[in-house]
Amino acid sequence: MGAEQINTVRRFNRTVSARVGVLHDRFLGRDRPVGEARLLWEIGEHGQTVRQLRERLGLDSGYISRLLRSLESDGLVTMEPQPGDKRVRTVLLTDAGRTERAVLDRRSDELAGSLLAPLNAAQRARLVAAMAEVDRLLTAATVTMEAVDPRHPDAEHCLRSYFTELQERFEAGFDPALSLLPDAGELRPPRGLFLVARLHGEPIGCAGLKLPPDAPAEIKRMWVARHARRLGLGRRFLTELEGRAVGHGRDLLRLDTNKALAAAVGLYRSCGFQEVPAFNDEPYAHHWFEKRLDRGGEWQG
Amino acid sequence: MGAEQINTVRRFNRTVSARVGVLHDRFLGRDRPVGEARLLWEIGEHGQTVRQLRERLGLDSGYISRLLRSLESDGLVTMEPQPGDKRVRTVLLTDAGRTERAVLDRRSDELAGSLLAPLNAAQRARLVAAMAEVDRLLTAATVTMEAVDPRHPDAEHCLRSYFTELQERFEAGFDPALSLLPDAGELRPPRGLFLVARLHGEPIGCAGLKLPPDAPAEIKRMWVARHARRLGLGRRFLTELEGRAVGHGRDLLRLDTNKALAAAVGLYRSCGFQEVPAFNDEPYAHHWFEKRLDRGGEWQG
DNA sequence: CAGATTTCCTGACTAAGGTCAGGCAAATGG
DNA sequence: CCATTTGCCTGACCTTAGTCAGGAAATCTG
Repeated sequence: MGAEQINTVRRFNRTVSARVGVLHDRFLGRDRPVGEARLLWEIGEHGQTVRQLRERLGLDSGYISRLLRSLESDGLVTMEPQPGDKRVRTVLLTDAGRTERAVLDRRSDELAGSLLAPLNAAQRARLVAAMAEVDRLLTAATVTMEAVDPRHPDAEHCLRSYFTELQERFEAGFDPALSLLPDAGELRPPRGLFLVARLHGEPIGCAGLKLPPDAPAEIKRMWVARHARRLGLGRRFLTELEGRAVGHGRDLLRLDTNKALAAAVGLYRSCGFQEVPAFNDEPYAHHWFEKRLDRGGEWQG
Repeated sequence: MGAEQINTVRRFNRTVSARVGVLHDRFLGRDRPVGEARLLWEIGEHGQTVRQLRERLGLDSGYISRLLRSLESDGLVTMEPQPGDKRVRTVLLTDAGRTERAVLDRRSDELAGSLLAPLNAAQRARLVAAMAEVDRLLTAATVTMEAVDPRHPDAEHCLRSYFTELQERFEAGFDPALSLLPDAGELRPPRGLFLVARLHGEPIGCAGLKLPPDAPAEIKRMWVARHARRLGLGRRFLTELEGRAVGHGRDLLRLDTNKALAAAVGLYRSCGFQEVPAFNDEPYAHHWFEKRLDRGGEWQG
């Protein structure tokens, strides 16, 4: 990345820390410590376990306990042991807590309004559009990708969501029993691998790579959660898998897909995959693609 | 502004506080308190007075004094009384201070890099462009406009800069003695007014309005500092002055300008000013404009 | 069932951030 | 030239944020 880009980002960081960051905290925590306000916010409508809060906010267990005690003594939250494991405690908002949270909500609106207020309509529209773009791309930059075992809870969560979505989108529904499904062993080293993408710890996408000893590498079960689309994750999965296939000495990558998944078909084409005749009997596939991998080259998604 | 806009801004605030705000502070202040790091940064190459630092950072006088004492005892800054007013003290970086500041500088680069790193080239370019836009518009939203006496130091600073620029840009230079210059009395209530635009307290633009009892209202000496252009300030000045003219019961606004100021001419046209025959003998004017003001209407810049 | 582990809580402690009242020296205004 | 104001500094004090070590209860493991 160029020095000019770095400078723009620096100017942005500076302006935004001053205009948004500081105000954000001051606004939110006007009559209570910022820590408590953030906590109150994170508890949300449906309650959270102490553990979840600790992970979200990245705070010390003792510290968070103290904050909760303070909110509790102000009558904003109640705590109750979780049925099933009485060590774990669930935090719930009381009515007063909900009211207080609504105040934070309103302040957040006010802050947003105060940023737009001095601008005219045309400037506002441009600012909002640019903010949406920054938000989208910074979010994309926060997504992590990690190889996990296909039996990992996050992996299974993604696979369930994937099958559910296929069922909804395929004209004739989707019955796993009829499909050529790789078993978990095929997507686990040494016979393959399975990637999970996460945003703030939540699984939001997956992709498997089969590395059969006697056939070309093959991409299976690529999926991205609905709310995480348009972040370039599909392209990033492909880039990542291509790199890993090359790392395993492969020079050909292939995949099959269904015509209902138009966006995916477009993605494969734009990433350099060529349509080829069917190379398997997958009943749910309408298109088969392959891409020759350049072993010495570079991959820029 | 719509609820959709507010929501986009809120999402932006949230993402950006988490990704930029927090990191910004942690990065900068890795081995010294954040307050000291920010202060060290603000002192800059050329030194600052204590007062300037206090205003920039919005901190208590006692607190800032203490921070300075701490930096001084670490050998990073020296303080010396200002010649002319020995109550005022100027803070200067020592060599050690400059070195330390360079470290902060490098960290700031690293942070910027870390935001871009996970993205591919196309995404990076889009993110940087959107950040520049957000930066520009948030900066624009931070500019304040205030009516001041034309003898106010900030007003005089703007006028000096204005004349200097005319001298550079007019083909034949600019000699104030030949021009029809309003004296300060004409740009001060009740015979007129004078606006100064400021960014972080620094004057960055001005515009005067003459309100002669026997002639139409007239705009004089509108100027925007070079580094503050493209923020929509010219348009904002015009909107503000139109509103004030209407407030004084006027229904016609006029102005003259020089052909060398092409951007200004374009601005006047796009804001609804019509070119008219010369209404004065200003030797430096090539264009004369007027705009009829709608007394009951709305002005959206 | 004994021992280890997990989950949350408590007490003790520290650093950082920040406010407030007053004080001294220099400058300013009658 | 005296009273007031300005600019900065100091001491006393407070809250918030955060860490660390250990402890009680529930749960898991062999």
